[in-house]
Amino acid sequence: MITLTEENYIKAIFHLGNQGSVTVSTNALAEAMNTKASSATDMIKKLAEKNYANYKKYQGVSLTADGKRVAVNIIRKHRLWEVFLVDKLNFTWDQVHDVAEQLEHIKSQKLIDELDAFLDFPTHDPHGDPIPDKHGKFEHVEKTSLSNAKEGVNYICVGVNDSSVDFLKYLNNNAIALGTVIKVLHKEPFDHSIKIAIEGRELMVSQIVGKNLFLKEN
Amino acid sequence: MITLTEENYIKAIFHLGNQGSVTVSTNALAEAMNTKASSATDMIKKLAEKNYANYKKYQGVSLTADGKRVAVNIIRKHRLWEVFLVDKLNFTWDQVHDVAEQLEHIKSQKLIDELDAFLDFPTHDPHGDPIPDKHGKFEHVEKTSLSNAKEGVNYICVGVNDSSVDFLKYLNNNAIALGTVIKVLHKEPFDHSIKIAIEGRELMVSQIVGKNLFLKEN
DNA sequence: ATTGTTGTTTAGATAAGTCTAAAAATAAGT
DNA sequence: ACTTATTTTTAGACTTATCTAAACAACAAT
Ligand SMILES: [Mn+2]
Ligand SMILES: [Mn+2]
Ligand SMILES: [Mn+2]
Ligand SMILES: [Mn+2]
Repeated sequence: MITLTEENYIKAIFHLGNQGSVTVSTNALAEAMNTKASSATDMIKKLAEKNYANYKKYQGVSLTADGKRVAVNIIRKHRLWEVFLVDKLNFTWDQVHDVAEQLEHIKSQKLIDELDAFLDFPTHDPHGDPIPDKHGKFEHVEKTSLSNAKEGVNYICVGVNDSSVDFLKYLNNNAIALGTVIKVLHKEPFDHSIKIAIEGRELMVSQIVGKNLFLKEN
Repeated sequence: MITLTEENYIKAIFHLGNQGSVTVSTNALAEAMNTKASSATDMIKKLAEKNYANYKKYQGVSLTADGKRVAVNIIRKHRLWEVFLVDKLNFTWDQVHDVAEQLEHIKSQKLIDELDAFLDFPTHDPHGDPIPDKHGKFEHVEKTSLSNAKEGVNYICVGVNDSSVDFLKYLNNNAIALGTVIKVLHKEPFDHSIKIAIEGRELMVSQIVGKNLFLKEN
């Protein structure tokens, strides 16, 4: 039996540590969980005790095979619910995350299998992130950040690094969505801002936007 | 801010006390919540403190207007989710309750409003229980228990008192569902068992079944 | 190699929800 | 009315998840 809090810590370790395989520092975990380092240490011990995490004092934490299984399953549920909210309940992509954070902890195998089928086995969530199948497999999405994109080349928007409401609304306001075609016109060396062309229009975006928007070549 | 546990206690008081207006004993509440009387006392104090409950020592507990609002909203969510599971995700009426117990605590006004619309504003859940609208209003379902039904009269099955898996499966096995037409052939005074006719077939049912099956005259 | 800085762990406290055991209030029986 | 029996409340303890403050380990830097 696994608690909601344990699930959230496991998910955070997974995201911070490149699928949970790389060691994550106590401070990084505490920061991600909005708690203090001492709380993170306590939870890490508990996860290690339950064989969800590998842990040696002062050496950081990573996930065991069991821990990874748990993480992938929660991510699967989170992303399926996000698809449900957008496709069936008229949510926009900036409205789904907080609700999915709650729904991802509902325990019912039938529920998630049926939901998957009801949504016609989607492979990506509303933010372009891949959805693991029921065996935990999911494809790697080929992508570059806008910051690393080449001048003069045409790209398609395939994802975001930051799913915060503020960033997604910024994209909405500038008519950038998954599938939008983007060409890099000029990368300014001084402040790393980028001038791009989207569907004819020209737009100047900051370095932060550049780092959080994922593209693939068109 | 209200916790999941508080919500469940409030719901229990509502169900035990005829919409929360009648006083409920500490023992009855503890029994319904599968806890001990001492735990119930603690929670009752907390609910009174937060103005969800009326409480005087040794005098039992009832809900305030606020408490009733909370209860009705949870029941609304519970029943809408049950409809969703049956109508959209191929659940049977005996499979939905436990999952709905989890889903009823998801906090999002938009979610429940959109779900309501998505399901086409259903008025009853899969067990025949009425679904409160977004203002908390719901119709009283006119019903008699099979035990109180008159011999020789035709009835329609409109609900169940007990939503347990065992009882609902018993009904499934005997082809009794909402809408099934039932005629009372004979009520046995000795053990209060009842002989009924359903769609031609004859069936003998116990007193317990009689008390848990709700009918209305046809 | 000693010092200083940062990162991590431990010790001790707190709040929510639960329990057992004991005390107090109410209800029932004679 | 007095004595039981039942119900309810209180007292004290435990678990989970959190915190602050203090101790300890690791890493840099001179
Ligand atoms: Mn999300
Ligand atoms: Mn997402
Ligand atoms: Mn139910
Ligand atoms: Mn129901």
